[in-house]
Amino acid sequence: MLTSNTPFDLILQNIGKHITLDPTEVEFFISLLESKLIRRKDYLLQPGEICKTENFIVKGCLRTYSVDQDGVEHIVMFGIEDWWVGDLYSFLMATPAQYYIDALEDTLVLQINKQNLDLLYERVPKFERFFRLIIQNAFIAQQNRINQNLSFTAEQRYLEFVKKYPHFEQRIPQKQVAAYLGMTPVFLSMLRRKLAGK
Amino acid sequence: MLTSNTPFDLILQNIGKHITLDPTEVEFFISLLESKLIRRKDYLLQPGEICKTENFIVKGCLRTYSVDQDGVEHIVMFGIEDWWVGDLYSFLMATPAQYYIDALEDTLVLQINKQNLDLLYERVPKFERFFRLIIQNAFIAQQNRINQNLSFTAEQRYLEFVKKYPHFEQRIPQKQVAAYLGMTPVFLSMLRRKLAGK
DNA sequence: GGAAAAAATTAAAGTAGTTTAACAAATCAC
DNA sequence: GTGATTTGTTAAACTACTTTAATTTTTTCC
Repeated sequence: MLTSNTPFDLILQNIGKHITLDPTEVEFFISLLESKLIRRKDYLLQPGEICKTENFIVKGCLRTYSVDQDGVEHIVMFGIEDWWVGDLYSFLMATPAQYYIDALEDTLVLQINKQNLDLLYERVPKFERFFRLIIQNAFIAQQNRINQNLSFTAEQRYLEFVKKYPHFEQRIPQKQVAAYLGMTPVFLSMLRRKLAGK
Repeated sequence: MLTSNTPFDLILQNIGKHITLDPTEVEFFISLLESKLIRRKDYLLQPGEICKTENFIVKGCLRTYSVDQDGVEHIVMFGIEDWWVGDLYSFLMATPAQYYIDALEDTLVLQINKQNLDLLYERVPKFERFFRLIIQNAFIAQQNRINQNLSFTAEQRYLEFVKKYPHFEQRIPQKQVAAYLGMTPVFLSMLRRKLAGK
């Protein structure tokens, strides 16, 4: 089983980090998923739509972002392989989304809709624990980010980003990194030159 | 029951919003709590300590903050009545805390330690759901804050804060509001004068 | 493979927010 | 209640970051 290679290996491994499922539960869980391919530059979600699914990324890279009154994009999160992505508020409340989610690379996700997730909670309550743990981790990461946004200069934020996500730099265009870090692409370019010259 | 007035009413009501407990479960839950009074300006937690408890505020006001390399304080969250507060990472990982938590007013909290919380999850699995819901809401609020920190000017952030927490302004010194919003107290004072003159 | 589009770089001028410092007002603690 | 401490205000000088715009480099895609 460890060496098999189905589209579900990654998600089962992700779940296995937190809870243990028996084969029936695995099968039931998998039966609730749908897979979807999002091509580069296509949207998984746009503001005003209702976010119908939570999405586990099997392969690829997504970004969740908003666009301000001046048309500038601000990235709330990136998602890569092994991450869960969605507009949680829209999903839970069945309310119009406030974020765009689009693909920076061709991306394969496994989706679970609200009805199926509720069914899953009911039939396999262990998943309450699983999603509690997932969201606890996300909460902690976000709190760190808030703290750094308050405490750090643009340069410090950039250096921390590179340290924390060393592989992101090869993968994500610099202007997207700037939109995540809360600075302009021009300023990030200047920072990088300055840092390179050290 | 609705009109009784024990120290536990508020927390039971808080829980009742999300899950339903039978009397045995209520009693068991309450048996796991300890109450603690934190006097104004005293610490509930300091960096380097391990955060031993999650804390429900019955009365009063706490702030969670960090101090940067220049000695400037940055507030990650405020907590008032009916909120849960702690350094979640330190609590979960039994790792030295990175935040201070202190009291802006004399504050009464109900505390549950990790061992008791684990016991609670085991004996009353519904609490997995409860804390999942609590943290989901906290996650959504934080994501909003990140988005606003990226998208908004200092003025917009202040106006949103006042709109979202109208009662906080009477209760929390202006310099603390500034430390939460990511601006200097001097600048917030200037903003307020400008806005008042409109 | 090559034209077109998107991303990155550079420089210069501009601005939102900071810093410092001095004073005024409010709050605290005895 | 009052002196001491903390908080808030104002103004002026300063700076981290933005804006604009022109140029170069890289990537896309038919």
